[in-house]
Amino acid sequence: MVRRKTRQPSNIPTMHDVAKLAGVSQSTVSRVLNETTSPVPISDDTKQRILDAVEQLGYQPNMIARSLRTQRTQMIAVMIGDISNAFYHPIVRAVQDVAGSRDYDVLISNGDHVYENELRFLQMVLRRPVDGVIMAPHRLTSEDLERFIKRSHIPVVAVGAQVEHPMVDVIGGTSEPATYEAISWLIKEKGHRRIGIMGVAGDMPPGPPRLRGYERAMADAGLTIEEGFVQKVEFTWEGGEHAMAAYLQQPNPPTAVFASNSLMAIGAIKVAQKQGLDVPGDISMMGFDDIPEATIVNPALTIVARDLSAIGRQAVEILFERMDGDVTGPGRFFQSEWRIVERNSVRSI
Amino acid sequence: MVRRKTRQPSNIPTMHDVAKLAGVSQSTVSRVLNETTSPVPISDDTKQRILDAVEQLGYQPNMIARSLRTQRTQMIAVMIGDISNAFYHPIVRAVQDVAGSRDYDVLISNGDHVYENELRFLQMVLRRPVDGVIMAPHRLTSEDLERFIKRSHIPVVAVGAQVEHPMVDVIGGTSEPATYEAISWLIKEKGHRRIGIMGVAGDMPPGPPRLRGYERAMADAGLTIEEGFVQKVEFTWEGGEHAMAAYLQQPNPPTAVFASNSLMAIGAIKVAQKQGLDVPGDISMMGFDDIPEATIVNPALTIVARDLSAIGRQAVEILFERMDGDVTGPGRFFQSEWRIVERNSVRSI
DNA sequence: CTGAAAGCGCTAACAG
DNA sequence: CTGTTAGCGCTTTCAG
Repeated sequence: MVRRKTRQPSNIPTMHDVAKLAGVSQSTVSRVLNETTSPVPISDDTKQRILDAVEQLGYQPNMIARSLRTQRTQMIAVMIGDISNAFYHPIVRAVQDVAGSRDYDVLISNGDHVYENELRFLQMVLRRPVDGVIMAPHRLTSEDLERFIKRSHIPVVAVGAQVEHPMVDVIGGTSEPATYEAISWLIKEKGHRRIGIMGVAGDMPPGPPRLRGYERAMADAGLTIEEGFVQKVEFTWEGGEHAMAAYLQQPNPPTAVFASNSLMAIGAIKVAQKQGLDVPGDISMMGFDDIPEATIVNPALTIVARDLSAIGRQAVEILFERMDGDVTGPGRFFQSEWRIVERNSVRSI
Repeated sequence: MVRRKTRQPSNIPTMHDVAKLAGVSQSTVSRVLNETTSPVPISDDTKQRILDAVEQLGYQPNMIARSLRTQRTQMIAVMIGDISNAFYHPIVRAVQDVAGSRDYDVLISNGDHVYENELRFLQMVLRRPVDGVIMAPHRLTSEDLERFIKRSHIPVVAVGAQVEHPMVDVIGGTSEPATYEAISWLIKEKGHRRIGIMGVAGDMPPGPPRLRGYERAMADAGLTIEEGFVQKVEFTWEGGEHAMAAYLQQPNPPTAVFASNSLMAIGAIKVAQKQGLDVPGDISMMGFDDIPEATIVNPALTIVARDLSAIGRQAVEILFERMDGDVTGPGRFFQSEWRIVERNSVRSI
């Protein structure tokens, strides 16, 4: 005697329910529902019966079962660096839009510049595979990434971060040249000669390249980088506060400071103002990336701006190229455009 | 277009690989790895061999397969209203933290106040079940939610939104009383008598209750709501700009305006200042919710503040109560605390 | 044109 | 204490 295992009376219809209602086999239902991939012709009659049954039951394919079978998930994962950094918001939107138009779901995760979070993200993607990954790693080591890519074989696009891995496509690279241009602009157009930079503590991206751009610009202009000009702090509002506090304790602070991101620049401005200084009267501030806060703050922040939506769109498109198999081979590098947007936080000397 | 489907010789180890290496059966591996749920004792020897094999292969359980079998996913989905609204950032962090501590993964999605996005989210969760859902719906209709809950049977917590469904736990309800208190404060403590409110276009949450709180406070103080005092606009920076522009076109604008969220308040302040007005000298502004921008703007925004992290933590905890089966029955309602934080955007009359 | 059947990787009875 | 087995819901051969 054969004992049948009875399924819970869940009211979520399965393909089998559809098949029964339409009076066909379950595999025929599958064929109809995946018409695009199925090279088999099916009679209009059965097709219609099946579609009716789908409609009637409100059937939705179970993606988990499908994924197990196909080893593909129709899902991409995005890890942003810090949800509070508006830099990532247009990127997230663009990714959701483009992915959605291709019927891919998007799993967003927030790294928050915390190593454990970033690691947890990798682990999640390892245990719960997706078809592609876009990420802005800030704390992960090369070994972490190496191990991840070796294990997962999932296409990865890194944005706004210096990831050096032979298989990872990278969007970024603006840091060095854009910082160079910004510093040079402060020197040549605005007449500053004593310029500071607040960068990132440690060797975390995108600290080093922005620092290099600064150093190169200063050197090319024959200016010396005094002790204390380079402040390495966190990539956040608070980091900017600390850096500015440090500048203001110096006997002779710089006349202009370039912040590696605009949140830092705003934190810095607030501290300077709290100490009774005028920005840009007493000290000029310049930021990196155009976020809404840059025009909320007073004075409005002069910045290096990138087209964030474009970066987001490009990230998904690049990713899809690999997911579709249109591109194979070593990681590519895409440099985004930038321009200086002058507002009111920098004065001429 | 032919979709290529070459399944790589994936080197991702399966449980079977572990079993082979350890010289045991696959189910024994499963037992060891799920020790907590397994009531069966296992010899220390085999256990060690298995753990060694796991280590050696770097084995990670495949959650997709596990989910298919167990009908549980170890994942919760969060749909926030608008990724650019800092209101949601602490909530997201809290959710990620609490969920992470219980080894649940979190899928964040961004509704962006767009109906299609919100619908897409529901659809995603239907096709790709999760164990629980936290959401801040802004455009979904009651029928959308009804249909979703009926189909999915997934516990849902709604935050900061007026969802009326017998099975949905709701955190919120601050809108009416907090707005009442804020308006009353403007009247009694600050002496304003001609007060406007910028709320939400249509009947979208949390427009109506905030409007009701306003109306009740005005009525209780015996003040009349003049035509044009109530501006219904989008829940965004731009909405605030439009509302303020509308006020300033009036022959006799209000002396104080309460904005239904702080982003709107900031947009409004910027427009007023652009038109040469002084805030709060010419017009006082008050916002709802403490977001970083509220202290970036000048004057710093006087607001009604809630503890956003606490709301986030509470949301997950409530959700887990249902996921764990500790709570069943009709949807509960949780009212969060609030307080007025006075800064510089409101003056006494 | 359609059905039967073999799994995807895992868990959970059921049998030793 | 451990192995065998039956699926979870779906796609994809392989046979008609």
